[in-house]
Amino acid sequence: MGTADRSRETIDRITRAAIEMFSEKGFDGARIDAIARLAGVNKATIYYHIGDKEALYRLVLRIVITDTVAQIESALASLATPQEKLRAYVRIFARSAANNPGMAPIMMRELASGSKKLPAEIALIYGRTIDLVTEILEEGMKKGVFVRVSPLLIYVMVAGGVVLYHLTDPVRARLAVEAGRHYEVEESEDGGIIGEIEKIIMNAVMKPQKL
Amino acid sequence: MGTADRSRETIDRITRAAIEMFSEKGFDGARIDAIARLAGVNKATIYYHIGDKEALYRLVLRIVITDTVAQIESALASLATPQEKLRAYVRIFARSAANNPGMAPIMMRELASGSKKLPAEIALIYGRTIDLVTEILEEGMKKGVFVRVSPLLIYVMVAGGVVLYHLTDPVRARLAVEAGRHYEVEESEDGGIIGEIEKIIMNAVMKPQKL
DNA sequence: TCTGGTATCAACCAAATAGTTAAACCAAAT
DNA sequence: ATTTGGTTTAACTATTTGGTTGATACCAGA
Repeated sequence: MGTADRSRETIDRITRAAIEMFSEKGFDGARIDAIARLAGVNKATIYYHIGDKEALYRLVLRIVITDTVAQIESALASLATPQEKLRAYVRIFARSAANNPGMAPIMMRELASGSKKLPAEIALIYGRTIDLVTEILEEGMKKGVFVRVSPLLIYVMVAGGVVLYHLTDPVRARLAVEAGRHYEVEESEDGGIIGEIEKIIMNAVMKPQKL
Repeated sequence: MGTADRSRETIDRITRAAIEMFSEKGFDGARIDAIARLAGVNKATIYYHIGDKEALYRLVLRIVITDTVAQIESALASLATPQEKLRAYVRIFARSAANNPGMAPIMMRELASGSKKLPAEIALIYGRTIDLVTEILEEGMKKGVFVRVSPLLIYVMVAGGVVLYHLTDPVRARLAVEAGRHYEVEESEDGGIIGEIEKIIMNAVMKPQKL
């Protein structure tokens, strides 16, 4: 194993640990020492390979955002109709949020801080998530299958909905055990939660069918 | 002016400053000294009246959450049909997020941290925001005006959408000036952004009208 | 086996920051 | 005017924490 591979392995361990810590505690709450410990490396190794805390944080933002966008884009590539694409967008976004538990908290916190630490190039990539919805909806509106809606609002409702669903997980769990109040989605036969969100969104944008 | 009034004024100044700082920087990023300076009081005054940083933070959570819930509940009280109520819910929630700029960031960050610092009683009050949607939707479904949907999902899409809309404000502004990419809602004649969200949600839940 | 560069580490440091304390202050009641 | 209670303050402290450094381990090529 060459030294390059070893480096890559180390950097990987560091970024994984950083994603976990930043997502749980945020930039200010996360401790460099804790990240190092979790990654199983010495603190100085982080500074050697990556740089200071903010550089590490920017790296995490880059990874999380580019991954998400890449997943969505590749999933849409093969599809034809705007209906299929919109469904797929929702599905992939939701799945991606479920598989990368760090994504939602990290993005929300960064946005809540005014995106001050988000580098311009990455902001641009983030913008793609909105562009994609816009393209899909405009195509659908032009073809007359979708009603006139604001793409930005559809985006925030899909993304915000998926994210908030995951973020409220802990409170909802607490309310269930502490107060016996159960907040959960009663899973329908097909598709589970993701399918439900799909359904709601399609309902909202599809032009009503003549009966 | 009695000593009680003076206290109340001071506490008020402190909490206002705390809401601002906690919403901008989060619990770990906010500095007690900065809050004191912003409130125009000595740091020790905060400890005297309120307690340590976490007590102040809990107080802020209590204020932000109870205010929001109170506004929504009072607005719904006078309305009769589930359609009116759902519309009002969206409207008030959106308006409340617009008027209290601290609410969205503070709630999102706290949820992102697993709601660890949210006291049980306040979690319960927060749950009301979901209960209200549930009650409205169940009434509408029973009356046959709404399709079958998951109240929790409608809640996360409304709240998440409104919140994400506000949180993305800074990035969207940056993308406009830095990259010439404009992400904004083209305001329709009636109701502006809030009206648009209302429309989308009503579309999603209304049972299709026979033509 | 030696050597040179790369990677890792333990120990250290300076700055920042939450929290404390004892003194000063103020306003109302006597 | 004096006292008394609550209120505010400047100055201080203990600790945490991001970041550095010089020494050490590793490993590929000569």
